Amino acid sequence: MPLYLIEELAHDFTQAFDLSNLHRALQRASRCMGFDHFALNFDLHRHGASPDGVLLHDYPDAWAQVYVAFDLAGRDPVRRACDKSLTGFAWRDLPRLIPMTKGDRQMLAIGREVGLADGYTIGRHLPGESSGSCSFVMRAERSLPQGMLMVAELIGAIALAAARRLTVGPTTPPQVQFTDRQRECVLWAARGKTAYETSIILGISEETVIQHLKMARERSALHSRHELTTFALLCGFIGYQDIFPWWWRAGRRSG
Amino acid sequence: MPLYLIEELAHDFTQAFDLSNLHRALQRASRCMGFDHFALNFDLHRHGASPDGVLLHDYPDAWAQVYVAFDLAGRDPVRRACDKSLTGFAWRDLPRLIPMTKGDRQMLAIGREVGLADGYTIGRHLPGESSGSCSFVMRAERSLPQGMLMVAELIGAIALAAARRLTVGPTTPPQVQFTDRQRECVLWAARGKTAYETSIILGISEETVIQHLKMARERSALHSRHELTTFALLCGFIGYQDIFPWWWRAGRRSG
DNA sequence: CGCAGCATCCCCATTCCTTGGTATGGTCGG
DNA sequence: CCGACCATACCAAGGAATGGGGATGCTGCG
Repeated sequence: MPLYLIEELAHDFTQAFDLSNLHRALQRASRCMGFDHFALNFDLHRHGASPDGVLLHDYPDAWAQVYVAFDLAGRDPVRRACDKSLTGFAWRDLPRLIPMTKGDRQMLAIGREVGLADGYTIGRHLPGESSGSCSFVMRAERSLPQGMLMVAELIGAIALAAARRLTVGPTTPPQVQFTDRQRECVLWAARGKTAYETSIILGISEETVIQHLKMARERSALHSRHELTTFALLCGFIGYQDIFPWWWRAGRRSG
Repeated sequence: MPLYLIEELAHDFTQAFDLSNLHRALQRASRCMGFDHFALNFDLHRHGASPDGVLLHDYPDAWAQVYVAFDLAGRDPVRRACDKSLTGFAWRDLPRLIPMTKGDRQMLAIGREVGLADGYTIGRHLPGESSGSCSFVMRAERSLPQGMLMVAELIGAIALAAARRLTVGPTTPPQVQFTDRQRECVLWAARGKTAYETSIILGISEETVIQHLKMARERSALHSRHELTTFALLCGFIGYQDIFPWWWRAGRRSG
């Protein structure tokens, strides 16, 4: 596929002015690239925002029904792997990205039964704003079009950008910001320290630590410390390396 | 530029085994695509500790000195725009992505003076782990090679993936394994549910939920739920895309 | 069969977190 | 100078998590 054809496909996406346009563009693009199905989901990281995010796909009905009925989204290994790869990935490479449980393998097997054999998924994340993924899928007995994966990479990103444009609109959503002290307290909380321990570490009163965490929760409209630490990670206020340094020192690099 | 040539360039990156390889590959790729300069930075999300991120570039010396001396990285509008775009962007489009301050415009002007006219930047984020950007830049009096931007998009992403590989090492799944039930309880905990709420959702006793979380903590040698949910995210047992849609949908405790 | 692992259930004491308040002093910009 | 924001500190009540016990039944494997 020459580049100009990609640009032509891309044009469909940049011109899409609603979700049904986007759906059609995805369908056309996936066929052009030699895929059988597509799926795109896109979520904003803020409450009170436009209803429920975006979910577009042309998967077999059987699969869609099972997926929704059993809340399979929560255990979908493909979506989990999006957090672990900067580039797109083939589903057969999932075990290299994340630990697969018995349930995960079972889920992929059911997918194959209804006609979703292998797929290529492109994930994107904007800290503090949104995340999404776009998959192009082959039906049973067909393998991925190797020569098209880079094209899929481009088209997937363009489709996600279109989904974002249609969801977010022209105005960028307001970002939650923490003060330095709040971030510090959240960091120590994520490290598993109690408010009392944190107060010793920072040299302030326990009540003050509680207060900072309280303010941080209010700002992000969250009600528990678990959500707060997770939210801070998602926004990039703190990082895994701050919390589990041993993971990089002993667990991976040297090993 | 045909696709096979892209794959050849990509090969340079996947074979790079240290940063000087990566530097050479970037230099070659940027020339092939018709750009004059490149810059790549890759940062792990962490605070306080010595920054051990990657910064590779072949910018003019004058610019590099100013950039480092005044710590311009912290206020670089190009980097800020990386948080606001799912695809690459031309520097001339910055005002469409972010509000530009006087200082921002000044900074770009200084860049032009030392020979950095316009550029195309590709940004990537992995939640909790890292952020990076890769820019391909034209010197003064030359405009961006429009036909090459999609190629740059691909090459930039591949370069960032290589930088990540060289920085964080192989991303091998951990030795710890959760059972499916444990993972489910951790997921709902990460979604902000209490043990009691989770017990209702899963249709089991509250004590059982507590037990599953207790076992999960023991397996990962952690002592708090904060660490547990964070650890599960780090390992890929649960994903951000599984958590946040829930927060913003119906069913949150606050209503 | 026996044993390990898993999922399920129960109790209790202690500690910690959340939520609702109030209050002082410092800093920075309009 | 005033208002907005930040960091600091305190109190009280109710709810939730942690860590220590113990228990049953099922499955898969050698």
